[in-house]
Amino acid sequence: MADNKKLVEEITPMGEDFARWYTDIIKKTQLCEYSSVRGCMVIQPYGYAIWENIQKGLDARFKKTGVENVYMPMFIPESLLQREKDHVEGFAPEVAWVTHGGNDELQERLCVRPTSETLFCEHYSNIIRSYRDLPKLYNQWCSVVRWEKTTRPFLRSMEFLWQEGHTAHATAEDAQERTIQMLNVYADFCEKELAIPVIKGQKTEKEKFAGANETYTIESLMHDGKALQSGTSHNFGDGFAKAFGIQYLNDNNELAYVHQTSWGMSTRIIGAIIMVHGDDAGLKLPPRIAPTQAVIVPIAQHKEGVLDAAGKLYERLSDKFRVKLDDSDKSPGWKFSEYEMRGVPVRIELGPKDIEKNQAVLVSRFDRSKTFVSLDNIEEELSNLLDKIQQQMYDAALQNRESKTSSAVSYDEFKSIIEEKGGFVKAMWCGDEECENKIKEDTTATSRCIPFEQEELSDKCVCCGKPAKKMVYWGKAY
RNA sequence: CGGGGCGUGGCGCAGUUUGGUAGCGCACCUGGUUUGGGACCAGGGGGCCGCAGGUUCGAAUCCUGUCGCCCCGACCA
Repeated sequence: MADNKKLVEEITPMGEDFARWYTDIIKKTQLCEYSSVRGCMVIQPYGYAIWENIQKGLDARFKKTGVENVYMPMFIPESLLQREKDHVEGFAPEVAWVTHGGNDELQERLCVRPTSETLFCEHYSNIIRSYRDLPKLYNQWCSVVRWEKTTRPFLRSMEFLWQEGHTAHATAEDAQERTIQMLNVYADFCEKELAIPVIKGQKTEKEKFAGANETYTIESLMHDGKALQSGTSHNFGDGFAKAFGIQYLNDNNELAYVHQTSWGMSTRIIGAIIMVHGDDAGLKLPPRIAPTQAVIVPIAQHKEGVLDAAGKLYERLSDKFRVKLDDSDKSPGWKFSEYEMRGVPVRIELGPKDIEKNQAVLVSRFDRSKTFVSLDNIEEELSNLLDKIQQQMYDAALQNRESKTSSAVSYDEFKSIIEEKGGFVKAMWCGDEECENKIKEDTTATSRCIPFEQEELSDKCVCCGKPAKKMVYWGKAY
């Protein structure tokens, strides 16, 4: 049975109400739960297992480029946060303050880190003396707190998990190289592991990070046509170094400021996985990060030999794959729907008929296609199927993005596409922030990025008609 | 922070208009029959009706206040 019948009644169909579909899936698959603190979520085992796999994949990639992990305090003294002007202004409205220790009021308020630039800077100013100390390539896995006005699970919570990399370099060139290198790491990770195609580019002045010289981003497109900033990499130049006095002696015995970068990816990316790949039956997890890659469902498990055979198959496969055997007394139909909803890439059905024929049935979550495979080479068949699903998911996501990407030359055309079709709209821009503001006011769409891959759609700004400088991706965003 | 909606067993809801023994579906537990797309029968456990005041013989229901959550906007990973 491979029709599109809705099997799980509790999930609101995407087409009916996308926001509700999103929260239904999260609740039904137990990725996270609301907590008693507004805007803070309990990440449940299934959700956390996805995060752990994301961590593993990213961490390995970071380390391959020479990055080391550290841990910084979660509190930042107010005076330290104040050091870099743009940075404070950007974050001040959304920081949480600690004012008391026990019953005593603190002499200086402590902010709960919304991000740790200032802490890394202070530390770097203490440990960097010579060009021989450079570069410093640090990363930390932690949570940060931002007092958000409105929140949504994974997409925007008041406390969220992430990694933040902070590097210090001798030269501007080294810093720029690192900034782009890490952007590429993110892009590679998203595309290869998460099967999410991304647009790489630079943020406009208006959209860049507080305190950065340049912000680079990878942007992905959700199923409902809204964009999601999926990872960012910033080049700070020597701005923070000057504010924090991070100086070193170069090989000419001259005092110089370091050049810094920072880059981050958060649990928000789990929201992207849900909204890029999911369908009305539930989650679809890319095999490379799925906590369970294949679930074995025994059929007629009360019958002689079935559970034995299923147990043996489990033992065999668990050497090579993340596999689960569900021998609970739920009906097979229930299990089929359940694991489909949870996005497990492959279901392995094993019943009396199969055992008789020395075979098993592999069913793909991607398209519900079934293949009967011999138990003799099931490892190979499963491995091939997982690879195939990974590729199919990427292709489908790319195709969806392409079909929701338009170009606009006139402003009327631009507005009607944003309003009626949504998605990414490529259009020329004069470089003036006024036009970004006007577009946002007229359409609620924002500039997503100035893509590295430029096209010359026309020579005039789509908004004001003045000479265009860059092609920009525009869209409504999360 | 504006606009809207909602708080009743774990979840989803009915009951509130017109005050009078707290109900339904799912989930959960026990036993049995089932098992290739969310099985069936029987029995069972579980609720300060968000919180605080008030009106009343009597409040889930009426009044006042308060807190929280969700959705839509402005701000943000």
